[in-house]
Amino acid sequence: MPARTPLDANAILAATEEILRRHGPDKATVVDVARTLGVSHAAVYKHFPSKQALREAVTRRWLDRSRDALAVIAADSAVPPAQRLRTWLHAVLAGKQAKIREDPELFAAYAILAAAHSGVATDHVTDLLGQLTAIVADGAADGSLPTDDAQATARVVFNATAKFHHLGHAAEWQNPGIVTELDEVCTLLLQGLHAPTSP
Amino acid sequence: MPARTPLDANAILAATEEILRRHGPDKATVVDVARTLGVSHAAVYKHFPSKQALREAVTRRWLDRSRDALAVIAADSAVPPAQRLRTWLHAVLAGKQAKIREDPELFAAYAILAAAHSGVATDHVTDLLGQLTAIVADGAADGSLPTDDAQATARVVFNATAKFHHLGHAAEWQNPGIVTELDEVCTLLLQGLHAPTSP
DNA sequence: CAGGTTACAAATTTTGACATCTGTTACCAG
DNA sequence: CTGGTAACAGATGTCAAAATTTGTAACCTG
Repeated sequence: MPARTPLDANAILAATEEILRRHGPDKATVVDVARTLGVSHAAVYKHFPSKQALREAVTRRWLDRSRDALAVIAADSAVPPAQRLRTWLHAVLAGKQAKIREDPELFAAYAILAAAHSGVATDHVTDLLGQLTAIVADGAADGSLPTDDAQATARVVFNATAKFHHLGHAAEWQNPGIVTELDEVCTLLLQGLHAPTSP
Repeated sequence: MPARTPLDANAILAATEEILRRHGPDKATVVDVARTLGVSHAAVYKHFPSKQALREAVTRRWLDRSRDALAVIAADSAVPPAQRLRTWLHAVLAGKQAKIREDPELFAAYAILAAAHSGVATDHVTDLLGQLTAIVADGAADGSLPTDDAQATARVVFNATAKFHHLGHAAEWQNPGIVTELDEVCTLLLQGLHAPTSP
């Protein structure tokens, strides 16, 4: 008895996300996912080699959505690099705040998954650092953010704003002053980046 | 049958620390602590109103030791404020790295306790912010770190260095490049702090 | 009466039998 | 031969009973 719908990987990922939202990461089973799709759990194993791989895939998809939304801001050459850097950092924070607000259960689930599969998380950091590097490189090109190593500079900025994007700080993002704090850090960093480098 | 040693609060805290080290925070019971001290567990309750209070006290003692070590650096007026700020931030990181290296079990236990009793943790942050504010104020006084609100500036610096002192980043402190990364962030922040403020 | 004891109720944790889940295999349909 | 099924063994999770721990009380003792 073949499934009515062809059951592609994407349908499995969507179903997994739904189960994750409803049951949380600890109690989300692949049997649940299969039941939602109306197939046996072995069918899911035809598409993903293990539960671990399925969870990684769903986490990656989640992170990739964030990455793509941010890429638009990073690439917006209409905005001067310094301001774009600030806007981008605010967008990183705002995106995560929005996800927490809209669906705290799912966010908590993904936070646990991202921490568990650190490879996926470090890949995502690499993606974000790439975007930040592009912004800094634009600033280096037009002279507004002088640096001879855009990648190193981007890494420093990323490290200095960890409080506003690292999941370990998620609880603090509820704090009403958090956006102001990010803005203050941005201002200080941009002041440092504008400053003429001593030879 | 009175205990051989008078059993003061400090002895209980030391015993609790030992139990914490051996059993971990989840399995450390006040019965264990009492057994270590050769008394009944009710005796412990003569000195601490609850297990919660005992755990808070032991956590506070641990954090206060760090605070006192750092206070020496913060108050060392022989070192110029800008350099002192850098040294102090390095000391915060180095102190935590040392504790992880020397006794990972105990560090993990304290990390969990500090997260649980958030009041103790926020008090500690307040202490550290006070030290940082003192350094910045010294810099404001001698003109090396121009600012009209030392406390606000200290808070910005603290936020920008969260990666190097917030317990949520403890795993990253094993990374060999971490000290260099802190140094780079310090350099950028100090560059921003030196820069003339626009009117 | 400060600081210890034993004894005890309520809350929590551990235990162990039982159920479910994971991952694999052998098999079937188009 | 891709994509499904059912049946299975071993790992993992669940749940109620039993044991332990928390916190209190009533009671000693120098």
